Amino acid sequence: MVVSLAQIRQTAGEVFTEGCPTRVVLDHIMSKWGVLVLLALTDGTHRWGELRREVEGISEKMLASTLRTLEADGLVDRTSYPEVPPRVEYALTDLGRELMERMLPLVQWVAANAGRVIPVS
Amino acid sequence: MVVSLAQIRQTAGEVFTEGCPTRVVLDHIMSKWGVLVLLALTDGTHRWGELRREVEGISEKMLASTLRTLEADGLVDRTSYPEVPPRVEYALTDLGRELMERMLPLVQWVAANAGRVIPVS
DNA sequence: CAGTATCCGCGCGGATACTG
DNA sequence: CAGTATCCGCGCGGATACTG
Repeated sequence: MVVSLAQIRQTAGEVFTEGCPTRVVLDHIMSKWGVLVLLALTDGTHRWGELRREVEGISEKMLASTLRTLEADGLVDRTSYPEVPPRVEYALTDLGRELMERMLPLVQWVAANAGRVIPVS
Repeated sequence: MVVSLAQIRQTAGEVFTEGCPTRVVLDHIMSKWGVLVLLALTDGTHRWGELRREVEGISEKMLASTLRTLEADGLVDRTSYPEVPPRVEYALTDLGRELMERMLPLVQWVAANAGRVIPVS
């Protein structure tokens, strides 16, 4: 038996209304840097400098702002240790891990099919 | 047995390298309007005007440009009928449907948890 | 109806310098 | 080390008018 996409979509709720919370959160996590930062944190805790290096091309400003947004959304945890020099670690929250369980299959599929989607010129 | 997110992430490939095809496609489908247009097409074929109305807040320019990008990516099919007045229909391709099978669980989860993620102020 | 053409503002996001 | 502050360009994306 085949379940149609339309049936599944029913349960997605009203994403098309402007300003609805779902749209706001989608904008955060589906943003260019949002995805990459979340992805980087998927294999565990990372320090600021590690994220800066791992997420290639991100600027300090964007890393800071992305992390603050994801933290406010409750998806990322920030832990700062009172040491000199300072050490700050970022990790997914439980909510963040739930999210990534759904996001990873999507990213995997894209990674596997990117060559098919955009023909190699 | 619990499979760690890190293990799953392995198979996602190198998403962190700048300019890699995966990043490009992710940027298309994870963009604000990309997601919403793909979502609108998930319950079947739609005409231009229907999409304009269903995806609330999208401008003509952005709808046109989003549709052209997704069409070039091979995710959306454009069929124009030689009638007066003209009729043009948009639908997901097989590739697009494969993608949405992975995207819908993510969107559903966000829709279900948006209230939790951003506390109602 | 299904777009294109043109104009234009603003804010995203980069670069650089600086700090607790 | 982990950021913040400041400046600034450009292109995303909206608004409006027009067309096959």
